[in-house]
Amino acid sequence: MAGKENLLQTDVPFAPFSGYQLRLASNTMMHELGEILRQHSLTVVEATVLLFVARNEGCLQRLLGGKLNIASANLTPMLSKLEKRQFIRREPIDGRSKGLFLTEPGNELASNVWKDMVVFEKALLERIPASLRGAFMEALTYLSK
Amino acid sequence: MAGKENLLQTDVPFAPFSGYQLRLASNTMMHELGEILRQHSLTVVEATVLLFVARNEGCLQRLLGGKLNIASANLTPMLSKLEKRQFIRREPIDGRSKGLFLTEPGNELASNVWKDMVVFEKALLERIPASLRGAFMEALTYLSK
DNA sequence: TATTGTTATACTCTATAACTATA
DNA sequence: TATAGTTATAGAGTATAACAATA
Repeated sequence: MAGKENLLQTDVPFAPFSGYQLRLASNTMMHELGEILRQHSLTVVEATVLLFVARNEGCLQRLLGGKLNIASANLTPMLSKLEKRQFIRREPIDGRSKGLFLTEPGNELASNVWKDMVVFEKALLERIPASLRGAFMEALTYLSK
Repeated sequence: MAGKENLLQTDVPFAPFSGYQLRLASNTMMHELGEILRQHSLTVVEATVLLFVARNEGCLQRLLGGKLNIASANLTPMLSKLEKRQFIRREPIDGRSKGLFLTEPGNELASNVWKDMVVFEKALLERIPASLRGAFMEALTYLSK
């Protein structure tokens, strides 16, 4: 409890709630990651799509959408944009399915994005005292659906 | 590490990252809280505004916006909506400042919202093994700006 | 001149419904 | 008939710039 007790006496009544702190932490993190990825002219979601395709060459859009929780209606224009920028290719598998592949520039970009994310993750964790990190990461896994 | 190790071998390469898990947890939580508050026809942000005003009767809009990180340009239409629904009043303090107050129905609503949030927070924490809760909550405080 | 609040606008992310063409 | 992908649209949340009125 190192000097954070003042959260309990605040004009923000829900400040002590873990739900509120969780949202603040996530928003801060997403904003910072967004700034980093903006250097590649990518949104966070676009970056995750690139990394997923890099790990799952040839996968169908619906697998991508399912694993990353992106509705297909939102995936279509995003993939079109990435295809127009020559980072991915959509190859017909059969008449209605399409496999996703990275182009060479897409692979290069995904590699750089991955490096940035690894650095970011390391820095994020290092803000937390080492003695709390393990419990923090394990606790998080109980909160996702 | 109770049975979550499989996160490390996944087709989602960033699944082990705390940043990703943080976002998943926050999104899940916000969605669930949103469902609860929808029963009061309130968004999460509107609910936090009501609770802030309840705790800070007479406060200026700029204090509210500053503490809850809501840009004044976005606060104005939201407060107009809450005023139209008769939950708050805006009283002129001087020619350019306005104090925020809850109406009687607004007070009633804020009270019910608060009860719901307390219940929700309790249930949220209880998803996490008791031995991890303290470290989790403390760790979160290091991640907000 | 700086501050409080407003208006207008736009962009990201997400959500839903209707549609096509295929299996 | 169910599935993969598309199109159109709408809402919530957030961001910026220009503005009026006042301190």
